[in-house]
Amino acid sequence: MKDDKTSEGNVAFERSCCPITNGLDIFGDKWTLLIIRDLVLGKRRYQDFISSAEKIASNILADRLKKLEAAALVRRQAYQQKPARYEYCLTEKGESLWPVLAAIISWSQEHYPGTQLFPSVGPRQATDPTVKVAGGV
Amino acid sequence: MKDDKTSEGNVAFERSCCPITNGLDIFGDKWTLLIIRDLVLGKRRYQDFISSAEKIASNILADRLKKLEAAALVRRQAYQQKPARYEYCLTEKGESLWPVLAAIISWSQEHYPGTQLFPSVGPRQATDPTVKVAGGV
DNA sequence: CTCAATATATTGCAAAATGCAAGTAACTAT
DNA sequence: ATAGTTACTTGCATTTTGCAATATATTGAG
Repeated sequence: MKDDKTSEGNVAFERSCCPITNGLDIFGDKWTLLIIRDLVLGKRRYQDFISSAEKIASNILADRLKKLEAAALVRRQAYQQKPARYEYCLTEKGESLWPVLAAIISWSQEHYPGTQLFPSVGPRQATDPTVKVAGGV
Repeated sequence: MKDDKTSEGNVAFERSCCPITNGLDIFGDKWTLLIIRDLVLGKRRYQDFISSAEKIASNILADRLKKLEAAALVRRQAYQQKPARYEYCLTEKGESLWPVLAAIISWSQEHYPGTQLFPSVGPRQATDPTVKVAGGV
């Protein structure tokens, strides 16, 4: 049971069944892909995301994490009890968004020299995104 | 004069100088990339965009076309006078977004079988996007 | 024990973006 | 004269976003 609309990702093709539209219905906003970026760069926890340069508001962060979990792009898991604390990490489905990020990075760096993607927090556990991310991809 | 922030594209790195953030500041919403998609598929005119499956509202379309022109991703040009009528087409900067679209298409088709990108209006003038776009890319 | 600090959120409210319907201007066709 | 087309603009209600404050559970300091 992992075929289409009504199962896990549950998008149900809100606006049309165009793959671009479908993608945008999931991550077509100003914040979602930045959270994915942070996850790719090794961030895992609420405070990590909060402290990124773009200063996401905590209610929007909470909302997006919920939606990302619902769409099966991230998994939420406790890393301790007493007090219960959670961290977020990418599923394979989420990790497979990397080419989208890479294409955006590439486009942006070509047309806006001055932009630069920095690796941020040191990975708590190594992520391995087939592409170099530091100095200037 | 085609180097950075304050010249043509004028983004000025609104939220941060991360290339992803910068890209999202330009096309990070639910509609902009759909207009780019339509342009790639050969659509040129107001009614073409209006008649796409996703049913964009005309005020949003007008707004996005203005912003896309300001960001130098599309060019607006009259194709007749008396009555003045305009069409829109991608600049090179706009066309170079194709890899981003392609990555999204790819991701979406992998995770949501059932999505499909159709070529729409027959190209008034051939666009040539190095990648096949019909049946199932 | 009390008090401050930390992590992960939730709540309230103003501001901005979106969606929908209708209106406008300048023609063309019948 | 009337209706239709194209490219928009306007008004207004709904939704989303942004920002600040508050909430909850727990640890650690004194």
